[in-house]
Amino acid sequence: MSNLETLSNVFEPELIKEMAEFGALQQFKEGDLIMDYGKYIRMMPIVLKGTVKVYKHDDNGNEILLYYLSDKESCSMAYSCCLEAKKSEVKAIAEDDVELLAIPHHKLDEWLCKFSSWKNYVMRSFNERFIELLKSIESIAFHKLDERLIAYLKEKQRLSGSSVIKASHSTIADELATSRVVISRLLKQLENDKKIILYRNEIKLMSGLG
Amino acid sequence: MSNLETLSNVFEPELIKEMAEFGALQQFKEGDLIMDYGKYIRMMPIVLKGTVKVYKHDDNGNEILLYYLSDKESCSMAYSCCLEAKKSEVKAIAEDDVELLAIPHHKLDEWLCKFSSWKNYVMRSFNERFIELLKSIESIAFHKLDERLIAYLKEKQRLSGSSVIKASHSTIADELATSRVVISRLLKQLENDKKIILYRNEIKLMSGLG
DNA sequence: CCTAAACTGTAACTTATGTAACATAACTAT
DNA sequence: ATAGTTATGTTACATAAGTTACAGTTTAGG
Repeated sequence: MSNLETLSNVFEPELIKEMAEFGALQQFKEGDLIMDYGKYIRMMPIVLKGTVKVYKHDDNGNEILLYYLSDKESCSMAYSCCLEAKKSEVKAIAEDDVELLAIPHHKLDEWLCKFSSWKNYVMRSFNERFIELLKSIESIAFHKLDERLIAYLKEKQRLSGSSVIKASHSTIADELATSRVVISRLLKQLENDKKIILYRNEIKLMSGLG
Repeated sequence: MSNLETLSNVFEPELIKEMAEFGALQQFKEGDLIMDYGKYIRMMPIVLKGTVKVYKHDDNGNEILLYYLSDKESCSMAYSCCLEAKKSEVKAIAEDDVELLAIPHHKLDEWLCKFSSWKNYVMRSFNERFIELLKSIESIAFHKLDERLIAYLKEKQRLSGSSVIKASHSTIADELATSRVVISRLLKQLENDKKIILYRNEIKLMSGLG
């Protein structure tokens, strides 16, 4: 339960106690499928450790990365879904080793009125998800692929804390919903501009990236 | 207050009474600015009459239509924003004559625990907004402009109840975040395919649109 | 009625992105 | 070491979309 204690500066002690009692700790390994399209959502996850990638797809097999969840963040889409027993619109994959606290849906409702720290957390969480989705829309609608690629690399850098990104061109292409050839082309351009250096499965970001 | 009564099959009578007491009825004419980027949000709107268009922009003057609000719908982004006195990420324009019920932020919180019909409404509202934003992302990320244009025209048809859309090419271009020339080109193509007929400021949708 | 503004049509061109094909390099497992 | 798999580089081409320019038409306002 040690990781639960990281929540103690967010929630009141009484709530932490209930979380420990009713929440379920779940472990995932890198690449594990945490939630899939069309599955019923019965709990709301709070990320205790690691990073979760959240995707959206369509009926034609296209898929795009929406945002990351880490560090005490939560997917409030899950919240509003599971109150009505809806199916998931998104997919969630463990970016690295992940630990989640899964809150069962009947507690969500109960805590909302019982603990103001919970209500504040949930509302902040809703707001953060909206902002992330809006950022995603802004990126796709207004920015060209080269800019989106740079933003993607910098986000990876921020999350991992390292300026060496471990990813293949084809993985990046999948997350940006384009093709591998296009990503290779743009990466090579960035390398020619001295903004990155390319290795197999690794991209080193230089200070000039922007 | 007659329009408030349309809410009576959604909320319990006691809540309706409080809504009448603390909510503010607001009228807007077609084209009026209801909410602008960067403004502080102090109330949550419920649409009683008409349709509201919600936009997102970026720092370079680009702008795109996110979704419409009508008929007892609400922008739950406003909800989560005004609890923390955030600035608006979006702009809202009256598509036609609009009547809103504006709920002051201190009541939002109070009602959440007091009226379960309110809590359910708010949660459903959050979910609907998420779904709309995801649809928006799907449209922009995975569909080409001709498909998005058709979807746009059909949505207008659904909202207005008429198969004659009143809009200029340049308005459509703005809402889809592209240029007028491109829209004219695609519309002409649709006309050649007998899917629409073009008039000045009007587009007639034919049954073959899809 | 006349002029300015708004709306539409269209051509010619540029650029971004998608796609197919193929070569080579590097890693993995036996 | 070898064979198979994965990753990357590169060319050539197709298409969608953005841009510029200009002409003709309709509408609105004085």
